[in-house]
Amino acid sequence: MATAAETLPAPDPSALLAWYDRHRRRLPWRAEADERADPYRVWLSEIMLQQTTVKAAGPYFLRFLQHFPDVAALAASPLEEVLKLWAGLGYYSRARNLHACAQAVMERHGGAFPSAEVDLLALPGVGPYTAAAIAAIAFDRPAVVVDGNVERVVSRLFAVEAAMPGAKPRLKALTATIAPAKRPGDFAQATMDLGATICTPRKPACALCPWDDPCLARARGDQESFPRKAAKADRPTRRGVAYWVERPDGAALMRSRPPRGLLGGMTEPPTGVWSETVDLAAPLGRLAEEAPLSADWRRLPGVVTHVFSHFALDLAVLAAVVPQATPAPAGARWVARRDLDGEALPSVFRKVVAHARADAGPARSKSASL
DNA sequence: TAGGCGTGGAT
DNA sequence: TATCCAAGCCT
Repeated sequence: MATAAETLPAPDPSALLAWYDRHRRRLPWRAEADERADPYRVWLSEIMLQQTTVKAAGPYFLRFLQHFPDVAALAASPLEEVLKLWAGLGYYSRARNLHACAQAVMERHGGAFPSAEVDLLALPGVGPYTAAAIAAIAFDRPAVVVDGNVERVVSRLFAVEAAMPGAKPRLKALTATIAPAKRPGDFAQATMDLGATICTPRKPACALCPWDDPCLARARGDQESFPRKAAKADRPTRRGVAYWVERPDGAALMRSRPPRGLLGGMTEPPTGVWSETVDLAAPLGRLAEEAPLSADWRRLPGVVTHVFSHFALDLAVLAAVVPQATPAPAGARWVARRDLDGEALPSVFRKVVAHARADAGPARSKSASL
Protein backbone atom coordinates (compact mmCIF):
# COMPACT_ATOMS: atom_id res chain seq x y z
CA MET A 1 0.00 0.00 0.00
CA ALA A 2 1.31 3.44 -0.93
CA THR A 3 2.10 5.93 1.81
CA ALA A 4 0.59 9.40 1.72
CA ALA A 5 3.90 10.88 0.62
CA GLU A 6 4.07 8.65 -2.43
CA THR A 7 0.67 9.78 -3.60
CA LEU A 8 1.52 13.48 -3.32
CA PRO A 9 3.06 15.51 -6.15
CA ALA A 10 6.43 17.17 -5.57
CA PRO A 11 6.29 20.85 -4.58
CA ASP A 12 6.45 22.84 -7.81
CA PRO A 13 8.53 26.01 -7.58
CA SER A 14 6.74 27.57 -10.54
CA ALA A 15 3.42 27.29 -8.72
CA LEU A 16 4.94 29.22 -5.83
CA LEU A 17 6.55 31.80 -8.12
CA ALA A 18 3.24 32.34 -9.92
CA TRP A 19 1.61 32.92 -6.56
CA TYR A 20 4.43 35.30 -5.62
CA ASP A 21 4.04 37.29 -8.83
CA ARG A 22 0.44 37.96 -7.87
CA HIS A 23 0.70 38.33 -4.09
CA ARG A 24 4.20 39.52 -3.26
CA ARG A 25 4.34 42.04 -0.46
CA ARG A 26 5.47 45.58 -1.20
CA LEU A 27 8.09 46.38 1.43
CA PRO A 28 10.30 49.45 1.86
CA TRP A 29 13.49 47.50 1.21
CA ARG A 30 12.17 45.36 -1.58
CA ALA A 31 12.80 46.20 -5.24
CA GLU A 32 9.89 46.21 -7.65
CA ALA A 33 9.63 43.32 -10.10
CA ASP A 34 11.50 45.25 -12.79
CA GLU A 35 14.13 46.78 -10.50
CA ARG A 36 17.55 45.61 -9.45
CA ALA A 37 17.89 45.22 -5.69
CA ASP A 38 20.34 47.45 -3.83
CA PRO A 39 22.71 45.22 -1.81
CA TYR A 40 23.05 47.87 0.89
CA ARG A 41 19.31 48.00 1.44
CA VAL A 42 18.98 44.23 1.27
CA TRP A 43 21.72 43.82 3.86
CA LEU A 44 20.37 46.56 6.15
CA SER A 45 16.87 45.11 6.05
CA GLU A 46 18.04 41.56 6.62
CA ILE A 47 19.95 42.55 9.74
CA MET A 48 16.98 44.48 11.09
CA LEU A 49 14.58 41.65 10.33
CA GLN A 50 16.50 39.07 12.34
CA GLN A 51 14.01 37.88 14.97
CA THR A 52 12.06 41.07 14.34
CA THR A 53 8.68 41.72 12.73
CA VAL A 54 8.31 43.58 9.44
CA LYS A 55 6.14 46.12 11.22
CA ALA A 56 8.75 46.87 13.87
CA ALA A 57 11.66 47.09 11.44
CA GLY A 58 9.94 49.34 8.88
CA PRO A 59 10.32 52.75 10.56
CA TYR A 60 13.87 51.95 11.66
CA PHE A 61 14.84 50.99 8.12
CA LEU A 62 13.56 54.28 6.71
CA ARG A 63 15.26 56.29 9.44
CA PHE A 64 18.58 54.49 8.88
CA LEU A 65 18.37 55.04 5.16
CA GLN A 66 17.79 58.73 5.73
CA HIS A 67 20.75 59.06 8.11
CA PHE A 68 23.03 56.64 6.28
CA PRO A 69 22.15 56.61 2.57
CA ASP A 70 24.97 54.20 1.76
CA VAL A 71 27.43 51.87 3.40
CA ALA A 72 30.17 54.51 3.34
CA ALA A 73 28.06 56.91 5.40
CA LEU A 74 27.28 54.19 7.91
CA ALA A 75 30.92 53.13 8.18
CA ALA A 76 32.02 56.72 8.75
CA SER A 77 29.53 57.32 11.55
CA PRO A 78 30.46 56.91 15.22
CA LEU A 79 29.02 53.73 16.74
CA GLU A 80 27.22 55.92 19.26
CA GLU A 81 25.06 57.41 16.51
CA VAL A 82 24.17 53.96 15.23
CA LEU A 83 23.14 52.83 18.71
CA LYS A 84 20.97 55.91 19.16
CA LEU A 85 19.11 55.15 15.95
CA TRP A 86 18.82 51.49 16.84
CA ALA A 87 17.51 52.12 20.38
CA GLY A 88 14.20 50.32 20.91
CA LEU A 89 14.70 47.70 18.22
CA GLY A 90 16.42 45.20 20.50
CA TYR A 91 19.26 42.70 20.09
CA TYR A 92 21.83 45.48 20.18
CA SER A 93 24.74 43.33 19.10
CA ARG A 94 23.10 43.61 15.68
CA ALA A 95 23.73 47.35 15.73
CA ARG A 96 27.32 46.92 16.82
CA ASN A 97 27.90 44.29 14.15
CA LEU A 98 26.09 46.41 11.57
CA HIS A 99 28.60 49.17 12.15
CA ALA A 100 31.55 46.77 12.12
CA CYS A 101 30.21 45.15 8.96
CA ALA A 102 29.93 48.48 7.17
CA GLN A 103 33.55 49.20 8.00
CA ALA A 104 34.58 45.72 6.87
CA VAL A 105 32.82 46.23 3.54
CA MET A 106 34.72 49.48 3.09
CA GLU A 107 38.08 48.01 4.05
CA ARG A 108 37.87 44.51 2.59
CA HIS A 109 35.68 45.12 -0.43
CA GLY A 110 36.21 48.74 -1.39
CA GLY A 111 32.70 49.73 -0.35
CA ALA A 112 30.86 47.20 -2.52
CA PHE A 113 29.11 44.25 -0.91
CA PRO A 114 30.55 40.91 -2.06
CA SER A 115 28.19 38.66 -3.96
CA ALA A 116 29.67 35.29 -2.95
CA GLU A 117 28.02 33.60 -0.01
CA VAL A 118 31.34 32.65 1.56
CA ASP A 119 32.54 36.27 1.55
CA LEU A 120 29.26 37.50 2.96
CA LEU A 121 29.40 34.88 5.70
CA ALA A 122 32.75 36.27 6.84
CA LEU A 123 31.20 39.67 7.63
CA PRO A 124 30.21 40.59 11.21
CA GLY A 125 26.58 39.84 12.01
CA VAL A 126 26.09 37.89 8.79
CA GLY A 127 25.27 34.23 9.42
CA PRO A 128 24.13 31.41 7.15
CA TYR A 129 20.64 32.79 6.61
CA THR A 130 21.65 36.39 5.94
CA ALA A 131 24.55 35.46 3.67
CA ALA A 132 22.27 33.28 1.56
CA ALA A 133 19.53 35.91 1.53
CA ILE A 134 21.84 38.68 0.31
CA ALA A 135 23.43 36.43 -2.30
CA ALA A 136 20.05 35.36 -3.64
CA ILE A 137 18.05 38.58 -3.34
CA ALA A 138 20.68 41.18 -4.14
CA PHE A 139 22.82 39.20 -6.58
CA ASP A 140 20.53 36.51 -7.93
CA ARG A 141 22.91 33.80 -6.76
CA PRO A 142 21.47 30.29 -6.36
CA ALA A 143 21.72 30.21 -2.56
CA VAL A 144 19.50 28.09 -0.34
CA VAL A 145 17.75 30.61 1.89
CA VAL A 146 16.32 29.13 5.06
CA ASP A 147 14.77 31.29 7.74
CA GLY A 148 12.05 30.54 10.26
CA ASN A 149 9.36 30.91 7.62
CA VAL A 150 11.03 28.48 5.27
CA GLU A 151 11.61 26.02 8.09
CA ARG A 152 7.92 26.08 8.89
CA VAL A 153 6.84 25.72 5.26
CA VAL A 154 9.25 22.88 4.51
CA SER A 155 8.65 21.05 7.78
CA ARG A 156 4.95 20.98 6.85
CA LEU A 157 5.48 20.07 3.22
CA PHE A 158 7.46 16.99 4.26
CA ALA A 159 5.94 16.48 7.73
CA VAL A 160 9.40 16.46 9.29
CA GLU A 161 9.12 14.78 12.67
CA ALA A 162 12.53 15.78 14.02
CA ALA A 163 12.30 18.63 16.54
CA MET A 164 13.87 22.04 16.18
CA PRO A 165 16.57 23.16 16.28
CA GLY A 166 18.09 19.78 15.50
CA ALA A 167 16.05 19.49 12.32
CA LYS A 168 17.66 22.55 10.76
CA PRO A 169 20.21 20.71 8.58
CA ARG A 170 17.52 18.34 7.34
CA LEU A 171 15.21 21.24 6.51
CA LYS A 172 17.94 23.04 4.62
CA ALA A 173 18.67 19.90 2.61
CA LEU A 174 14.99 19.50 1.80
CA THR A 175 14.77 23.16 0.79
CA ALA A 176 17.65 22.60 -1.62
CA THR A 177 15.72 19.80 -3.28
CA ILE A 178 12.80 22.08 -4.16
CA ALA A 179 14.70 25.28 -5.00
CA PRO A 180 14.69 26.15 -8.70
CA ALA A 181 17.78 27.10 -10.68
CA LYS A 182 16.09 30.25 -11.95
CA ARG A 183 14.86 33.25 -9.95
CA PRO A 184 16.60 32.22 -6.70
CA GLY A 185 15.95 35.61 -5.10
CA ASP A 186 12.27 35.53 -5.92
CA PHE A 187 11.99 31.93 -4.77
CA ALA A 188 13.54 32.85 -1.42
CA GLN A 189 11.26 35.81 -0.93
CA ALA A 190 8.28 33.82 -2.15
CA THR A 191 8.88 31.07 0.39
CA MET A 192 9.23 33.64 3.15
CA ASP A 193 6.13 35.53 2.03
CA LEU A 194 4.24 32.25 1.97
CA GLY A 195 5.31 31.51 5.52
CA ALA A 196 4.48 35.01 6.69
CA THR A 197 1.03 35.30 5.12
CA ILE A 198 -0.34 31.81 4.37
CA CYS A 199 1.69 29.11 6.11
CA THR A 200 1.52 30.91 9.45
CA PRO A 201 2.39 29.33 12.81
CA ARG A 202 -1.24 29.20 13.85
CA LYS A 203 -4.31 28.76 11.67
CA PRO A 204 -2.50 28.49 8.34
CA ALA A 205 -4.66 29.47 5.37
CA CYS A 206 -4.11 26.21 3.51
CA ALA A 207 -7.05 26.80 1.18
CA LEU A 208 -5.16 29.75 -0.30
CA CYS A 209 -1.80 27.99 -0.51
CA PRO A 210 -0.18 27.31 -3.89
CA TRP A 211 1.48 24.29 -2.27
CA ASP A 212 -1.66 22.86 -0.76
CA ASP A 213 -1.54 19.75 -2.93
CA PRO A 214 2.03 18.62 -2.25
CA CYS A 215 1.85 19.32 1.51
CA LEU A 216 2.10 16.10 3.52
CA ALA A 217 1.16 17.71 6.83
CA ARG A 218 -1.91 19.19 5.19
CA ALA A 219 -2.83 15.78 3.79
CA ARG A 220 -2.60 14.36 7.30
CA GLY A 221 -4.46 17.30 8.79
CA ASP A 222 -1.89 18.15 11.45
CA GLN A 223 -0.12 21.01 9.68
CA GLU A 224 -0.31 23.28 12.72
CA SER A 225 1.84 20.87 14.74
CA PHE A 226 4.89 21.63 12.57
CA PRO A 227 7.65 22.43 13.03
CA ARG A 228 8.05 20.17 16.05
CA LYS A 229 9.72 21.92 18.92
CA ALA A 230 11.34 20.91 22.17
CA ALA A 231 9.94 22.42 25.34
CA LYS A 232 11.73 25.61 26.24
CA ALA A 233 13.25 26.49 29.58
CA ASP A 234 11.20 28.64 31.92
CA ARG A 235 12.14 32.26 32.41
CA PRO A 236 13.41 33.36 35.83
CA THR A 237 12.68 36.76 37.34
CA ARG A 238 15.60 38.91 38.40
CA ARG A 239 15.25 41.97 40.55
CA GLY A 240 17.30 45.09 41.04
CA VAL A 241 17.31 48.81 41.86
CA ALA A 242 17.50 51.70 39.41
CA TYR A 243 18.68 55.09 40.67
CA TRP A 244 17.01 58.13 39.20
CA VAL A 245 19.15 61.15 40.01
CA GLU A 246 18.07 64.58 38.89
CA ARG A 247 19.54 68.04 39.19
CA PRO A 248 17.24 71.02 39.78
CA ASP A 249 17.56 71.93 36.09
CA GLY A 250 16.12 68.54 35.14
CA ALA A 251 19.33 66.91 33.94
CA ALA A 252 19.51 63.22 34.84
CA LEU A 253 22.47 61.04 35.73
CA MET A 254 23.22 58.45 33.04
CA ARG A 255 26.03 56.15 32.09
CA SER A 256 26.99 53.78 29.28
CA ARG A 257 26.83 50.03 29.68
CA PRO A 258 29.87 47.87 28.95
CA PRO A 259 30.49 47.50 25.21
CA ARG A 260 29.41 43.85 25.00
CA GLY A 261 26.78 41.64 26.58
CA LEU A 262 23.24 42.55 27.55
CA LEU A 263 22.30 45.98 26.13
CA GLY A 264 25.99 46.44 25.37
CA GLY A 265 27.04 50.04 24.73
CA MET A 266 23.60 51.42 25.48
CA THR A 267 22.71 54.26 27.85
CA GLU A 268 21.27 53.49 31.28
CA PRO A 269 20.52 55.14 34.58
CA PRO A 270 22.75 53.72 37.30
CA THR A 271 21.44 50.40 38.58
CA GLY A 272 22.57 47.84 41.11
CA VAL A 273 23.03 44.14 40.59
CA TRP A 274 20.19 42.26 38.89
CA SER A 275 19.63 38.94 40.57
CA GLU A 276 16.95 36.51 41.64
CA THR A 277 18.21 36.97 45.18
CA VAL A 278 17.61 40.74 45.41
CA ASP A 279 14.79 41.52 47.84
CA LEU A 280 12.82 44.57 46.76
CA ALA A 281 10.94 44.51 50.08
CA ALA A 282 14.16 45.37 51.90
CA PRO A 283 14.31 48.68 53.79
CA LEU A 284 15.25 51.85 51.93
CA GLY A 285 18.71 51.96 53.44
CA ARG A 286 19.47 48.53 52.07
CA LEU A 287 18.15 49.35 48.61
CA ALA A 288 20.32 52.48 48.56
CA GLU A 289 23.52 50.53 49.21
CA GLU A 290 24.46 50.31 45.54
CA ALA A 291 23.63 53.95 44.78
CA PRO A 292 26.09 55.88 42.57
CA LEU A 293 26.27 58.74 45.09
CA SER A 294 24.96 59.58 48.52
CA ALA A 295 21.66 61.44 48.50
CA ASP A 296 18.32 61.71 50.20
CA TRP A 297 16.74 58.73 48.46
CA ARG A 298 13.04 58.30 48.06
CA ARG A 299 11.50 55.08 46.82
CA LEU A 300 9.01 55.63 44.05
CA PRO A 301 5.80 53.67 44.35
CA GLY A 302 5.46 50.66 42.11
CA VAL A 303 7.98 48.63 40.16
CA VAL A 304 9.19 48.79 36.57
CA THR A 305 8.76 45.41 34.93
CA HIS A 306 10.37 44.24 31.72
CA VAL A 307 10.73 40.93 29.94
CA PHE A 308 13.92 40.02 28.12
CA SER A 309 14.37 36.97 25.98
CA HIS A 310 15.82 34.86 28.78
CA PHE A 311 14.73 36.51 32.03
CA ALA A 312 12.16 38.90 33.42
CA LEU A 313 13.23 41.95 35.39
CA ASP A 314 11.59 43.88 38.21
CA LEU A 315 13.26 47.20 38.96
CA ALA A 316 12.54 49.27 42.05
CA VAL A 317 13.26 52.94 41.41
CA LEU A 318 14.99 55.13 43.99
CA ALA A 319 14.88 58.84 43.20
CA ALA A 320 16.83 61.80 44.50
CA VAL A 321 17.37 65.44 43.59
CA VAL A 322 20.95 66.61 44.13
CA PRO A 323 22.48 70.09 44.10
CA GLN A 324 23.07 71.63 40.71
CA ALA A 325 26.84 71.64 41.16
CA THR A 326 27.06 67.92 41.96
CA PRO A 327 29.76 66.36 39.77
CA ALA A 328 28.85 63.20 37.92
CA PRO A 329 30.50 60.16 39.55
CA ALA A 330 33.20 58.36 37.61
CA GLY A 331 31.78 56.68 34.51
CA ALA A 332 28.54 58.65 34.65
CA ARG A 333 27.39 61.87 33.02
CA TRP A 334 24.61 64.41 33.23
CA VAL A 335 22.13 64.35 30.37
CA ALA A 336 19.94 67.41 29.82
CA ARG A 337 16.22 66.72 29.94
CA ARG A 338 15.71 67.60 26.28
CA ASP A 339 18.57 65.31 25.22
CA LEU A 340 17.31 62.20 26.96
CA ASP A 341 14.98 61.11 24.15
CA GLY A 342 17.88 61.13 21.71
CA GLU A 343 20.07 58.95 23.92
CA ALA A 344 20.69 55.27 23.12
CA LEU A 345 18.17 54.26 25.76
CA PRO A 346 16.76 50.74 25.35
CA SER A 347 13.10 50.19 26.10
CA VAL A 348 13.63 48.88 29.61
CA PHE A 349 15.27 52.15 30.66
CA ARG A 350 12.76 54.29 28.81
CA LYS A 351 10.26 52.65 31.12
CA VAL A 352 12.36 53.71 34.12
CA VAL A 353 12.51 57.28 32.83
CA ALA A 354 8.77 57.33 32.23
CA HIS A 355 8.16 55.89 35.68
CA ALA A 356 10.26 58.56 37.34
CA ARG A 357 8.79 61.38 35.29
CA ALA A 358 5.26 60.13 35.94
CA ASP A 359 5.94 60.30 39.65
CA ALA A 360 7.38 63.80 39.48
CA GLY A 361 5.08 65.04 36.75
CA PRO A 362 1.82 65.66 38.67
CA ALA A 363 3.61 67.57 41.42
CA ARG A 364 5.36 69.77 38.91
CA SER A 365 2.31 70.51 36.87
CA LYS A 366 0.35 71.19 40.04
CA SER A 367 2.85 73.70 41.34
CA ALA A 368 3.12 75.26 37.92
CA SER A 369 -0.60 75.84 37.77
CA LEU A 370 -0.66 77.61 41.11
C1' DT B 1 26.10 23.08 21.33
C1' DA B 2 23.05 25.27 23.94
C1' DG B 3 22.33 29.46 25.93
C1' DG B 4 22.80 34.64 25.71
C1' DC B 5 20.76 38.18 23.42
C1' DG B 6 15.16 42.66 23.15
C1' DT B 7 11.00 44.04 21.97
C1' DG B 8 6.12 44.53 21.13
C1' DG B 9 2.16 42.47 19.03
C1' DA B 10 -1.11 38.59 18.59
C1' DT B 11 -3.82 35.12 20.72
C1' DT C 1 -2.50 37.08 32.17
C1' DA C 2 0.62 33.90 30.08
C1' DT C 3 2.67 32.25 26.19
C1' DC C 4 4.35 32.39 21.78
C1' DC C 5 6.71 34.31 18.46
C1' DA C 6 9.25 37.52 14.26
C1' DA C 7 13.60 37.34 7.67
C1' DG C 8 19.29 34.61 13.60
C1' DC C 9 24.02 35.37 15.16
C1' DC C 10 27.71 34.61 18.29
C1' DT C 11 30.31 32.09 21.52
